[in-house]
Amino acid sequence: MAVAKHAGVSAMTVSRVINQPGKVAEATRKKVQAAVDILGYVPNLAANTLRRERSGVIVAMVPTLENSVFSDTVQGISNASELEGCQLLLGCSSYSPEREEKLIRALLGHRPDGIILTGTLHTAETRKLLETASVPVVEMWDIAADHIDMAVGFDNHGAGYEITEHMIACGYKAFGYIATSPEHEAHENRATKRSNGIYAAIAKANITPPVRQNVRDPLDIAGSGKIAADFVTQNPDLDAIICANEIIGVGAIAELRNRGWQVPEQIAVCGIGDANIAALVTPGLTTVQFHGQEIGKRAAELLLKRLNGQPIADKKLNVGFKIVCRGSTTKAN
Amino acid sequence: MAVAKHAGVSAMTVSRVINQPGKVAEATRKKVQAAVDILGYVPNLAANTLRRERSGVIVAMVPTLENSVFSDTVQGISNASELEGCQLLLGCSSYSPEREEKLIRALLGHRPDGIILTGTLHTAETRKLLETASVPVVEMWDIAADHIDMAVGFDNHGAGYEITEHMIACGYKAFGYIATSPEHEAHENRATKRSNGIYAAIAKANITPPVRQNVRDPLDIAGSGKIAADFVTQNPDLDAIICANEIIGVGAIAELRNRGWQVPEQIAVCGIGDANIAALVTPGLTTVQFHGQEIGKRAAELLLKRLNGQPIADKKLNVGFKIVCRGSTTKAN
DNA sequence: ATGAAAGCGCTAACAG
DNA sequence: CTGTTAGCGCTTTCAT
Repeated sequence: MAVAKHAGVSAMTVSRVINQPGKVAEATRKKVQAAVDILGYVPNLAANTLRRERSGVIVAMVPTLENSVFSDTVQGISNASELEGCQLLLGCSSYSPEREEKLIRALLGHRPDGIILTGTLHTAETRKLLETASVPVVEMWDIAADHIDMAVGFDNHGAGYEITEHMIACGYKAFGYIATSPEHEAHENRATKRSNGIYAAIAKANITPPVRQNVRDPLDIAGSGKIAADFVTQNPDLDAIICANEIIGVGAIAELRNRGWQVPEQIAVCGIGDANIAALVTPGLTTVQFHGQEIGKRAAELLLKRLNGQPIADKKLNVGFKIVCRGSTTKAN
Repeated sequence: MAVAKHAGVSAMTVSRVINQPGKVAEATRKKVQAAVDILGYVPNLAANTLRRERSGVIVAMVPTLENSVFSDTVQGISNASELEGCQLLLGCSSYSPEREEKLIRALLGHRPDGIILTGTLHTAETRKLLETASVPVVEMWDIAADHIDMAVGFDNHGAGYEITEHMIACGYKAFGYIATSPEHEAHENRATKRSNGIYAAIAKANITPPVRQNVRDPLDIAGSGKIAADFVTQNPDLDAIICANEIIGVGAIAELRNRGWQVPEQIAVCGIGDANIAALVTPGLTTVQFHGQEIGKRAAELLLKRLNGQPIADKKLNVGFKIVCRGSTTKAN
């Protein structure tokens, strides 16, 4: 090793200067440090990982970064893990469990100390891989009866249920539901759960089940808005539409107003999810607010606690959600 | 190695089955593959990296993921690098060159095959580290005279210059400039370049230099909006404000309208940058559109080309920008 | 307080 | 087509 030679010591001493400087004589330490600085030596963590069976790397798997809730989540993970000196290896699954499996297989090769996944929908092979690797796992963005290991999220069924309850309390009775496609729901059971929550609240209230319309791309604001506006035009008896996410909700508000509809007087709109755009359209979108960055932070903290051998009081963390009432619906009385 | 034993072959044969299956007899290959599947074997890439001096990892360094231009950029990098089977190690510098240096030092330990940085402002130590590591580098989001290695971006001075030129062509003469703070500009020379472009265009037109007002947090929509609206109120002679970014611009439009101002009749607003919110406020924000995802994609492609030993026609890629005219300004004639 | 030996898992280079 | 040897850079263990 160049540094050792330069400083006239053994490789072991260099290693000590870097990892346990206290155990090295002051003079030696200085000599080695000087060599490190001059040569711009950066310890090879691949060798380290190999030897210590600890990589200092955490894997984060999200569906996409195009939706700000997930980029916020990653930011939260990044912030928290950096505090503990862990690096972040990122995977984007594009909402596909198969792609997720492929990515996890590749990422596991780097021997991450922990893995943070989005959601609870994974292939059987993914579960097997994770178990074989016996790596700590946190599932984010949903709370279910059964988790691979740990979890940080909230009740997605409840989110759909409560926003619908809120709409009903506002006095709306004739609902349209602008959903993502069944194909999307098949790959994203959080969406299914929210849908079910919506239907459940409506059933509970003994109201006519909502007329459903699917959008194509659940992240396309303009396209979803057009579909929603067409739908409203074709269903003149509705007094409110519930949108499966905030992108659709915002698109719907914008396009409806473009076409001369009054929101909420003629048609109320609510969404699920609260990217900053939801507060900025006119009128603002009534919606369910999630806490993306906090979910990420908590997930990373939970994982890091485990890695540091700290006791974990609860492996399942419910961070909740919040109904945010804005101008796109009348206030509940 | 467990797999080798299980299949009754040597470790080398297992390695060949995984990396060059063509060079192994059909029967052997099947036997080994079966053992791999049963045992859920995942090759240790740390050992691989150590031996081959190639990690299959790319580092991406962005200031933050809270701004969608950078999460889009990371998405672009992720998409492109996944095609080549490279994994993404992510760093968030929080706009601090010192933090960037610290992160790069840590990340270099993983022996990335390439590094993608945001901007051209790096500490001397960072440059030294990168040079010593002799790792390919792409700098994104700006084109300068001199780059560490490769670059994908656009002319930031030009962006400020052209949007201002556009405003002048619209007939505006009395400008306010809502800028990020000098401290921010000190850490983000792209902001400085855009500012300079704005001033240059105004000087060229022989118009009174703009009155400048700084915001505190350049990513805080509501706070920036209030500051901008107060500023407009206190400077009644202005006919237009130029905002240093689209967050400020959107906040300004929302808050000005809240306070009863007519945009653009009483005060026009333009911004720089085009997150989806810019198109969604009423009126839409006239702004300079950048191509975050494309910048990321191109940066990764450039890097991967280099890694694959392909010839690189131009190490400096200018992806340009686009003036997008919306309702917050009158149309230029 | 420091060093020497060994081995983590993998593959390049060379047998056979 | 398959196996053997050696070594990538580091740290654990044991000696000094």
